[in-house]
Amino acid sequence: MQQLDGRRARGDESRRAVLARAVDIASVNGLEGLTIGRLAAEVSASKSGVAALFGTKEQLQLAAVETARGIFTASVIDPARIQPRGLRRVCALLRSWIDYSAGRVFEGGCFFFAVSAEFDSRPGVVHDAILRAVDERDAFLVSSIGHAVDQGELVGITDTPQLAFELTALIEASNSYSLLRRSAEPYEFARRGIVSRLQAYGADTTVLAKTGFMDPLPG
Amino acid sequence: MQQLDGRRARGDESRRAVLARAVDIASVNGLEGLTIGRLAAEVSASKSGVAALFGTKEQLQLAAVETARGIFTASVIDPARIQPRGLRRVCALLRSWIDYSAGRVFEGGCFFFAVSAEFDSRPGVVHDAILRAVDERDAFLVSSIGHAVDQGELVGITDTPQLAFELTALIEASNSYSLLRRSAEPYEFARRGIVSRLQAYGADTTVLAKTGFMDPLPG
DNA sequence: CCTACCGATCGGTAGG
DNA sequence: CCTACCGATCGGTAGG
Repeated sequence: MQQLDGRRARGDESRRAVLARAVDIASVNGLEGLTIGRLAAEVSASKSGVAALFGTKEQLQLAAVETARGIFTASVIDPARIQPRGLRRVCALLRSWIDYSAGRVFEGGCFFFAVSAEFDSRPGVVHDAILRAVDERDAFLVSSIGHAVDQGELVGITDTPQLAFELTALIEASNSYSLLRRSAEPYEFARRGIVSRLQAYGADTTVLAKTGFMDPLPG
Repeated sequence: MQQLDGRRARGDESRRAVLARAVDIASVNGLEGLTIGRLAAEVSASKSGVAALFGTKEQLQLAAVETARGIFTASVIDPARIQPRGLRRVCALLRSWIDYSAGRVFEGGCFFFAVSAEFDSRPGVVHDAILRAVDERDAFLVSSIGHAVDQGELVGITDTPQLAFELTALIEASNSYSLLRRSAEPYEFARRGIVSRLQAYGADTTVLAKTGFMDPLPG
């Protein structure tokens, strides 16, 4: 029993180590550019060893998406969830999202930006898994804004999904431009755009300032 | 001489036909997913025939970027350029840009969105060529906004690149979401966001209406 | 422009 | 988990 547990624990640990490298490779080279042979070499394992851990390349891709989802949740969603519902949570979410992109939690910037662009016009289970993860993220932003509206911290909003779309667009564009131009300046554009949008709906400047949105970002 | 011209014309025509297919494949599968063998099969040529036309895969990728740049210019920039400088040109540009994405001028949506995401964190001449094309596009938007400001058609703008960034972000996000969700609704989000931004700077509603920005997009 | 070929790498499997 | 192997495809070239 202890032997079995030991073996299972070793197997899980192998998977974890392989997937930790896999999501970084995929964020740079895409989920198609993530090859079993290269992945194996980088974690000093045999190709068939890695292949056996996942079965098929598609299952490796799905496991990578799931791993990335967990990392995104831990880096972006969880820091927002510990804030009280309302404007503070919205600001915390947007701030941790920018920091996650700017801090290169994944080597190639936001994992979901990279693989969404890669699979956006292809059918299949990998596309579907990416879409589910993105939908979950977007739903959290929409509901967070909804709480702020309910509490009267944002006024005059007639279309919450519209605002969520605009805020998401600013962050994704800053991720893309920062990577392409190797510059941190685009995050400053995103920050200013976010402040404009939120102030247009009467957001309390004190709350924005507390989340660091009123001052230029470092770097 | 007529024979030589005939041969040269045939060679140019071959290149054109191959590149026309290449940019569509790349918009869906990326410039790495664009393989010489598949491309040859799709245009009913031999692999070595296609290879000989370009020399190396990297040169094929560069030729594809250049071809896509020409198609983008013809589809998006030229229709704006025939409008007089000022707000009308800005609106025409944003409108033809959305139509180009929504109309799937490239099979996989905006070519430059797809390949920017693919090469954003990789070094090399292909990255550099993509960046130059994107920079040229962005510079045209910035200067178009600048004319509208100079003519007093947009007032209170303190940071033109900031506005250009926000408008670009809206269009690129609508391209991405439309492809990923197989829906035209994201373009409606982009349209509303653009109208909000321009109206905040006092844009004449009549001009916005003439460009079709005041009514929901068809489809 | 073609056929025919090169070595390398792809995803995947047999057998242990 | 490994070695050893499969057929297919990759980018590229020789020779015509």
